[in-house]
Amino acid sequence: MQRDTSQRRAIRRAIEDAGRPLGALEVLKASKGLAPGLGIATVYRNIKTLLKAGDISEVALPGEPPRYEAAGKDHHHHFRCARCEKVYELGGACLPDLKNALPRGFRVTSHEVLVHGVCAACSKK
Amino acid sequence: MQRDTSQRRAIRRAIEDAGRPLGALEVLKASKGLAPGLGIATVYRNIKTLLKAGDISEVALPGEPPRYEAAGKDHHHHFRCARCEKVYELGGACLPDLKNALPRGFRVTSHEVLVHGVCAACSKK
DNA sequence: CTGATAATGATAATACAATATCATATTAGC
DNA sequence: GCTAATATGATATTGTATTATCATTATCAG
Repeated sequence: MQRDTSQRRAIRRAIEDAGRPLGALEVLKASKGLAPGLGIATVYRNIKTLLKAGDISEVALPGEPPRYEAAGKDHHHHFRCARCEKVYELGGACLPDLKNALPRGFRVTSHEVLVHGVCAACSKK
Repeated sequence: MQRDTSQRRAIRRAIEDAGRPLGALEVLKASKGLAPGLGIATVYRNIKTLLKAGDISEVALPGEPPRYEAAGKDHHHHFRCARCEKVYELGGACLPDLKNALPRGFRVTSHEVLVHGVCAACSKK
């Protein structure tokens, strides 16, 4: 049976409160407050557990390890800051006429958009 | 000085003629016709060379190694078939009003779209 | 044609994220 | 509180893509 450990609580909490997708190391760092001494193996283990439980979902990124965000959000896309390398959540604005761009016979199941740029915090510096 | 070898010609040719982005192993396979005995190390070396020369460009994909396509194409996006795992090039159709979706202070430099689905060839089977 | 040297192929080495191992600690049903 | 079983932390191991090594081959300027 699944146990309720302080580490697991801290990890779930960190991801849910982040407001943006976190990588494994970011999760580790963000969870250290609530769970001092937390190890990276536990982070990976619990990410897997939380994924299976449907509590969080994976954000796959080109060329780098996946990040994780709270599950159940509305359809949205992501923004990656080239400076700090943080990934932010973008609301709304989606693709218009995908069908027109598709070759005949191709079926679409999903899509993802990644916007590159510099975030507000990094722009100031 | 840069030499003109049959291997390099074969590799450039394979990428330019593919019509879709190829991964390193796909490049190897596609180049074997023109350059029998070609080794994977040479493929990687020449991909690097061709990238620096601006002859090809990299297509980064979430969770898998990059593919490479001929450089200088118009802005476009990509489609990945879940069955055969090939990546295809999509023309036209782009994002509408990105600005509205952006938080204040964020600057955009580029974006990429990846469409997931099943290609025509795999749909038939 | 020939020599200097860039390029190649086979394979060892590297880099890195993620997983497995294992001794110890923690949880929760009784 | 006690005990069986899950969870943890430290670290070794794995898996995979890419790069380095090095002896040999091929290119091309003169």
